[in-house]
Amino acid sequence: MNNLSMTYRFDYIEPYWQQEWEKRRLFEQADLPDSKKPKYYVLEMFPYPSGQLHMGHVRNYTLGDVIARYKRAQGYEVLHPMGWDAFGLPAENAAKIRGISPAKWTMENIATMRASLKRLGFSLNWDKEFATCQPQYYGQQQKLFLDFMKVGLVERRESSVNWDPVDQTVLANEQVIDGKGWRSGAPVEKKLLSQWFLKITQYAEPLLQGLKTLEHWPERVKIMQERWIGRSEGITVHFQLENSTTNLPEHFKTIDVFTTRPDTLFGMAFLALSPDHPLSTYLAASNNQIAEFITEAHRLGTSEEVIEKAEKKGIKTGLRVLHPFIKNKYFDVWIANFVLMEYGTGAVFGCPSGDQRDLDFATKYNIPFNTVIIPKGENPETYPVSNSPFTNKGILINSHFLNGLETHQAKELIIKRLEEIGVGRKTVNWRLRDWGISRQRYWGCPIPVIHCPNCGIVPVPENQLPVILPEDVDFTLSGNPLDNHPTWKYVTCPHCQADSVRETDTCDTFVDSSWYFARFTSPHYSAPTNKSAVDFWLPIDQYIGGIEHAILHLLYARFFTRAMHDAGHVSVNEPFKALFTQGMVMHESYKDALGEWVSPEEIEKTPLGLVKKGTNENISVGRIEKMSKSKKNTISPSAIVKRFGADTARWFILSDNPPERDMEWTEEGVIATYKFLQRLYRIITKIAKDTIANPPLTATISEAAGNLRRTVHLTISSVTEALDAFAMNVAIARLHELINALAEAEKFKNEIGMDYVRREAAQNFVLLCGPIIPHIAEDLNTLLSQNSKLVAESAWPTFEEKFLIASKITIAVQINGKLRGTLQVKPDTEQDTIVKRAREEKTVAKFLEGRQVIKIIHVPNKIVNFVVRG
RNA sequence: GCGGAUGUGGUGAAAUUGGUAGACACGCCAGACUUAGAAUCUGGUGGCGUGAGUCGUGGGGGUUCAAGUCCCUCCAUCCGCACCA
Repeated sequence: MNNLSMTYRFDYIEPYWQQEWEKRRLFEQADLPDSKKPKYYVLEMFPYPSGQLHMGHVRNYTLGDVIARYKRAQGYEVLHPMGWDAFGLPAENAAKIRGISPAKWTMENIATMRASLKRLGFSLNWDKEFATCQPQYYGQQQKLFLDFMKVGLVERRESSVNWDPVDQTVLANEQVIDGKGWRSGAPVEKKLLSQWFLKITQYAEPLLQGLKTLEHWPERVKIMQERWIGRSEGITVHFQLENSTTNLPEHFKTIDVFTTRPDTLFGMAFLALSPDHPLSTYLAASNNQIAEFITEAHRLGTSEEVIEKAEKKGIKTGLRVLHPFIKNKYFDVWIANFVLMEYGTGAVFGCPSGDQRDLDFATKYNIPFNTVIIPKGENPETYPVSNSPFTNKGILINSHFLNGLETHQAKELIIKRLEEIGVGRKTVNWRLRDWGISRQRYWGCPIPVIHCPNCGIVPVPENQLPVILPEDVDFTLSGNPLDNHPTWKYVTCPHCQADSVRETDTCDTFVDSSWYFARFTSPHYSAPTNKSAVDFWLPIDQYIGGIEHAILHLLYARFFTRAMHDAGHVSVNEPFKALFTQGMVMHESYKDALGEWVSPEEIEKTPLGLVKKGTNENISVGRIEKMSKSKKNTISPSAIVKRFGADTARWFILSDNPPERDMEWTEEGVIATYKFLQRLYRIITKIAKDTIANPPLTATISEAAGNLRRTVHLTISSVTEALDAFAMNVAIARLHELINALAEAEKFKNEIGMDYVRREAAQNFVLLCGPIIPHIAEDLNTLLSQNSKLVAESAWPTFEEKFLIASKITIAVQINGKLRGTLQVKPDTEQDTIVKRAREEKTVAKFLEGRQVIKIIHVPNKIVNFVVRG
């Protein structure tokens, strides 16, 4: 493959067309365009400027570009912007390791990646570009933050965080590996810190309900969000402590327990508190054993594997609670390691008959219990007393006034009774937590707040926005550089002029990406949004990105949109009308004899198998995995573009798989695509040379010409349909068919009408290819077109029904549903004629011989089926 | 454990309302051109069978004239969430 032929010189032609598009400003528009065209906003998730584009980006942006170009051709005013999710830890790490300022590092990366994107020929509106690390952007974000503060969506409260004592910073859960900080390796501590929260829980219900309106979202993303929001209906029961425990503070004398299964209340065997429950903490203060138990429980960690294996453990507190309905019936209050403080009320009542954990716990500590629920239809007398609990809905037994009722009836009744006697109230519980956005880091959006010893928390006055990140910071010290900055953090209070301190926390970078799509509609405006522009463009008609953002980014963005709506910044409630989640780009992975990963570039194919270049060491082929630096199985997009061109990369990345599925990047595939595009170029070039631009169309054309014209119109129809369905792979298959038909048609080039039809076919083909391989399309278009319009300015081809009709069609002949032959007939041939002709077929006649035809089923233009007996 | 997908040739995959399974492509085989290779072009390519045929969309069952498609059931793989009360 050293000798790849090259009739089409992409290496200078692609940049030529890219400049041409730019010159004509084809992809730009005003914030509020004055055209009368309907709008279409297509957006791909903007990249983090790591420095290099990867194949995932190429797939993502190619998909978006196909849609953008296709919609533009269909007459839409298309907004297709690009920007940079530019804040984040890697820039700070670069600063620490290499002494480059985060800003410089980031802007250099952006420059590299912007050039790569441009080289791929994406039809982006670069006029609207911004990076989230620019004060013009994050200043407006600070404005939003203050607006959210005004409407009560911001709260400062203590929260327990993962604290790296060496790096002096908060770690996200993902950055804690085996209980240790991912960078420092130091054991992570739990620490209570004052943190800023956005009250996303206020929007739990609308965010849940809103999912139902998102018809064009993948079902699984909606289900993931639904489960994440986690609405559950139940009741909070107030358990009274035994009267004798008088030495407790008043508010501890009732323990609230949230349950979705109040029907099993008569099966209660114990009450268990979370180790983090306020009462547990209170008791620990005066009881060493309890304190020790709690410490032990914390040490266990919260990772999944640990939880999986962890034994249910508990300790008695010595307290007892009274059953709400059974007089003088008391239950021990335990502190148990399996009760989560984060969910419900941090306390549960244990019902071993209906819950596996409760049963495990009761068995371990010999706690007696009743069976209260059994499957419907079972005999209460003979149903085996639980060695495994029955956790489904069933029939209540041993439950006083609930006996014999089904779960849903029992629930209803007991909730009513509990409410009547005032020891419970119906509650909706959510799994969704408020969003802690404080990060003790430099490279993020400063939270625009000042701490004044007199006035408390004071928002930075709007006329002092943006609060700009200082550039003279020291990354050699540990902790947050903003906190260590000598002057930036000290200010005077805007109210009372007292010496005050700036908030040194910055925003979680997910905040930056929660509203960028709105900012794109007016990126230079003096407020977060320009209402007329944002209302014109939103919602986004098509959003495209990876499934990894199914929950966090997409949920935060939905929340922000609603919050911005309520603060008067946008009019929509849901930002993304349609969402498409693309699959990953995978590649084979390779290992050497020592088991070390080896990159594809270091490998050579030999007759004896794969070996390492230079050393001839044997290489074993591993699994096909997601491209990643750690597995060294990445392929650099720029290397591919350099060698094969942008159009090759674009076509290949779309051609093999449905876009929502994972795809494997293979060298063979790229080379095959490259060869195909060369062939395509040769075939169309030849047609351009051979045919005359505008011959008179004769009244009747030959059959071959008619067939070709039919293929063209079928292709227009099917490619359009495929693109609408996001089936780029199918669209490409249809384009293959058309080019094959064009190659075939050369044999009939002298037949009547062929000259004209071939040229027309080639012109249509070029337009249909435009969204996928825009450079080749432009180039070929200049050979075929009679006007100076570029493909990027041309309308999408339309097909005519009359040309879709075939002169002959094939009918399948079945006997008892089995194919026994085919017939060539004119369309809409009568059943009688078809049956007669079918009976004349040799094989059909053979199978019908001596058998009685009971029934004939005829589906016009498709099949005829003889139902026979014998 | 809960939830969601997916399962079709050697490979990636197509397949309106159920209506000729495997479109299109990769790979492979054969041939042409070539000193040779590369590139290109032509033809072939689901399994079994010399053949007529026959089997075939994860397994089993069902509905139907007809099932990849609808129903029941089982299996496998992948993904997400997970001590959620």
